[in-house]
Amino acid sequence: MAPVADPAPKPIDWADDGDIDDDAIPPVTPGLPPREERDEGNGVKVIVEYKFNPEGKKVKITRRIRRTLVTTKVNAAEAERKTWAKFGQEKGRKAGPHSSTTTVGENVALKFSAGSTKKDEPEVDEQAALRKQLQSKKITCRLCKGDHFTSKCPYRDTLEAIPGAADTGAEPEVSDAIADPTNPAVAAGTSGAGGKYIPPSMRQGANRGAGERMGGPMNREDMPTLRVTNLSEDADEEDLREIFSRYGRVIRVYIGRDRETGECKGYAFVSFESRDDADKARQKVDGKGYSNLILSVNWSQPRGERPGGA
DNA sequence: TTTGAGCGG
Repeated sequence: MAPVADPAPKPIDWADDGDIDDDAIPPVTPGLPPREERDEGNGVKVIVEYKFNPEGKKVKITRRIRRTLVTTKVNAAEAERKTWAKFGQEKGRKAGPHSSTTTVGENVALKFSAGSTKKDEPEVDEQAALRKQLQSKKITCRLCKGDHFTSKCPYRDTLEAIPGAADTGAEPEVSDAIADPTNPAVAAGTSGAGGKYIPPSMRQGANRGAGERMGGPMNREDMPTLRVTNLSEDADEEDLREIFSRYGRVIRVYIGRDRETGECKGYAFVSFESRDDADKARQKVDGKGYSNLILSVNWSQPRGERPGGA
């Protein structure tokens, strides 16, 4: 018996593979003629397949696939534009962009490839370099010059209240500047070197102690806040406020929600005016049922003091 | 199960 010689290896065509894999059409079914393909010319390909329909009858499926590119017309117009004579600053130059007048944008395209090819590597490198350039943009705190955002500055409370601290950084001798009436910063008065308005209570020399005691600017981290967990997904602020305001004045109710669906993620924060009230509420509401669930109430640890808290 | 959004630069 002479072994049957392999047919000449066909060039791999991923499109053909895809057809077989994607569709629910079996490649070759016993009792059915094999699939046929032929070119009709004009970019039209005809695929004839046979299969059994649900009733068990043999059916012939003929598909005509036109390979005409949608972009053909666009490209024609583009090609035509490329023949135009240049004008303006580009006048007289040969075809194609010139670096002195034109920035060539990146052509973003999705590519399919089985593996990495040498051809792709330079592009990847370019992008990586660009990203690196962006990342190396330095972040400097306007207050203390540390490498964090101003809002994250650990000395914010202190430095923000000092006019000029932000832009001048560490000025060596403040007393010299004050003694010199010709110094523009001094001549500008108490509104700060940058010309930015500073409320009188915040100006240098103002007695800030009283303001602070009078319940001046109090930020979220200072408020006695409870974390409520085990909430049902349809919990809302209204209900929580109602539950908690029995024990004292509730300043804020925040419900953690899914950004897309808006559904409660199961926890909330309730801030009270007074720590005592908050503590009372914490003890009373903890373990209380709400919407078929048993609430759990604890002190919230402010975001900034939590590891990983943004 | 369970610790908030967003803004810069």
